[in-house]
Amino acid sequence: MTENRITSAALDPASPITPQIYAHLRDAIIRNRLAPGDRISETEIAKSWSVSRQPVREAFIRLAGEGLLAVLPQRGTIVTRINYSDVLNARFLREAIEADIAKILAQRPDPALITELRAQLQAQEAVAASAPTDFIGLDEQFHRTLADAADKRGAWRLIEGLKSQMDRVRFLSLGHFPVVKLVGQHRAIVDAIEQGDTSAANAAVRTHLREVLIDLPQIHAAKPEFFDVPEGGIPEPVNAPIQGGKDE
Amino acid sequence: MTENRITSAALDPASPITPQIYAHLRDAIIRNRLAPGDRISETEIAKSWSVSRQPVREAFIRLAGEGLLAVLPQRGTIVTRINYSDVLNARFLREAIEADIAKILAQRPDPALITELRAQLQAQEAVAASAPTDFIGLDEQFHRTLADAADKRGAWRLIEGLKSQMDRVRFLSLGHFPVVKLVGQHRAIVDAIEQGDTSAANAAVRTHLREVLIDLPQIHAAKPEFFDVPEGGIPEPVNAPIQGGKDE
DNA sequence: ACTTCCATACTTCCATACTAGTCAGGATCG
DNA sequence: CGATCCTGACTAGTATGGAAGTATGGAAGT
Repeated sequence: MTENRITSAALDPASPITPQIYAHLRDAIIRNRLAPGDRISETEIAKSWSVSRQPVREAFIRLAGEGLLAVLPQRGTIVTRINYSDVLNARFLREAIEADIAKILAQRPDPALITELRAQLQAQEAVAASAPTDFIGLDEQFHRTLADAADKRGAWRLIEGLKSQMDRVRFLSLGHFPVVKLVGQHRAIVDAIEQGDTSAANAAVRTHLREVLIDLPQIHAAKPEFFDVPEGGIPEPVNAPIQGGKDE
Repeated sequence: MTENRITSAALDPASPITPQIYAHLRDAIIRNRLAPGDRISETEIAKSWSVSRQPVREAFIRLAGEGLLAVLPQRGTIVTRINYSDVLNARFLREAIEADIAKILAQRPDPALITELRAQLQAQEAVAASAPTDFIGLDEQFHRTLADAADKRGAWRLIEGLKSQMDRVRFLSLGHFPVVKLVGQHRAIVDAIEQGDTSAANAAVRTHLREVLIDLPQIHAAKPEFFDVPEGGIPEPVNAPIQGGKDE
């Protein structure tokens, strides 16, 4: 039964197989078509795409590295449950990294960048009411633009991996997703950068990234079987203070 | 000839082979026993350890993910040169993450942690004059202790990957390595945490991590063949300001 | 009814064979 | 002599065949 949820499109036999398997599986997991806790096997996936087990295995290894699969030797491979701590940790790391990126950008505001960002804000507003699913794509584009502008492409590669954990939650929370609010926060970031206010840019990013997972507790309450709460209840999100001392 | 530089110890056939190969190769690359630019092949490595290509291949994939190897399909696999930008990027990311960690720790100074850190400082001073190579291990322990204390074990996993790029440089620069100075900076971090001064802790970490690669230009000048300078000269390190605005 | 043992059907892991692409060097042709 | 093509020795990518370990269900014994 599992095959139907994964093999939506056929593979291109001309290009390398492993990356294709990887991409399809990753998408299926993040969008929760493969539910947390599901068992999958090399053989099963290989048959469903009519390839050998080898490229499937290598895709599994990559996904296990991202924390999306757990490969248990001689026992099986399962889609990991969403780890509450990992999600909060990913959020913490993104905040630390992107806050510094915003500070760099605010140091030397680039008019061309501001223009580009404001265009993106318009697009975000356009989909806000109609298609919240599309917002996730635009949101990714926004944050990526910031990283690229700061010449921190390497940082984005890291953030991408962190996002996978967070996005699983976001795809669960669609529907009741405060898109309008988030767009407003994006605007605050752009404003602060434009004005060259490093500390305002810093604070705006931190506020924004703390809001993104605001409904995590509700989602957890609604679908507890998707989550893997470590030991002893829901962890308290601990963060560095937004308002630091006199200097940063 | 390459085998001699890698197969120093035998493998344990009882435990999984892939992780062993991975660990050995990673160590060989970071310590520059495998020099940047060296070509290696799955077959060659497999023969040198008397295993099949398969586990070697999987180790290669992991190392390529960390940016230590470049696998060129149907052409070969080479040890990547040290990418100047990647090193600076890794440093930037560590600064952002560890600065936030220090802030968290300074919010609630833990006496037991302070005691532990001060003991580590003593050990660091002990090796400072005698064995600078050992310092790298103690340094790793120090930074890891900070991450763990802030309940950010996930963050450390990320930092470990970043460190691999930076450590390649550090193993080149041994000898003229300002260990005493770095220990002093460690002490400043501990002091700031103990006093609960979040902004001082923040600043101390940032200062420290900017110092670590202070001699990168000289190392690059000494061994240019180990480096891969992107396009157009040495990139200027761009960083967020240590002294931010009135708030952080 | 309950426990213990064992056959069986899985699973991932490793070994091996084969495919296809790349590159260098030499023969051949102009 | 010089350009071109071909051939063979590489490379990594993929397919497939066991090997070793694990879970499961039923039979046998208490």
